[in-house]
Amino acid sequence: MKKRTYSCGLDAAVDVVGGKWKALILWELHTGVRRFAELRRGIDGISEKMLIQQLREMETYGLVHREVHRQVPPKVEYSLTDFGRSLNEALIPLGDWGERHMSTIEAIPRD
Amino acid sequence: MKKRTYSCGLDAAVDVVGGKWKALILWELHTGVRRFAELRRGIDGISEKMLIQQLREMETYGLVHREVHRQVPPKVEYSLTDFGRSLNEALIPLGDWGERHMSTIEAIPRD
DNA sequence: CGGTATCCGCTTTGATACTG
DNA sequence: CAGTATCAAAGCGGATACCG
Repeated sequence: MKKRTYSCGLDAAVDVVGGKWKALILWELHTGVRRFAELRRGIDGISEKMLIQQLREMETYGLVHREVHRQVPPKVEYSLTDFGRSLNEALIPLGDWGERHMSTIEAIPRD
Repeated sequence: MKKRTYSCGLDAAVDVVGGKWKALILWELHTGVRRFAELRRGIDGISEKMLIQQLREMETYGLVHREVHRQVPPKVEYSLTDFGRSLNEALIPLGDWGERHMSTIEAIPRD
């Protein structure tokens, strides 16, 4: 989310879902409501800092809903909004593409 | 293209198409063959350095074909491979999503 | 025309420690 | 459990200058 104007829809979408983690978080939430710790365990390699940072951004974008249950121990649940679900659906073909070509992609030499 | 293993297809796809420019370049190439200068003019705000850098990466990924015509003045044409075209197709729903929600996205407060 | 090379700042990400 | 704070490292991307 860096720009204020976009040259096309794909430009806008990449800006929203861009970065290392957002698409993964979106995907992890597609099955339903998830607690903070569940998300952390579900997304390999993400730190607490990055997870909360990305979730907060996605909350301001209106993609994610954050529900705090005031109790001890604390319980915070994250879920997709309708907007988030619509984005997730738009990502399905891309996910399928990645699935189909994953072995090819992994075989590409890096540097 | 930073990882060597992926947790899911979406993870892999985002790694390939991630960054500020690749999706845009892909999209610009969807109409057919393009010369270097055409691409530069077609993608608003990109520098020569970033364009060539991204094109080279996409070439090593096998998404883009680079054809050099040895003549004066030089002429280099870029086009999508079948692999690149398949990725582009997978990006269409995302582009449509962005198109539909562009005004909403632009209205999201930054910072 | 179609690049390369170098430098540099800003943002993103990671590591570690701490808290209500 | 669900964060916050701080610092440091890495990487992305821009500006400028130059070349075959």
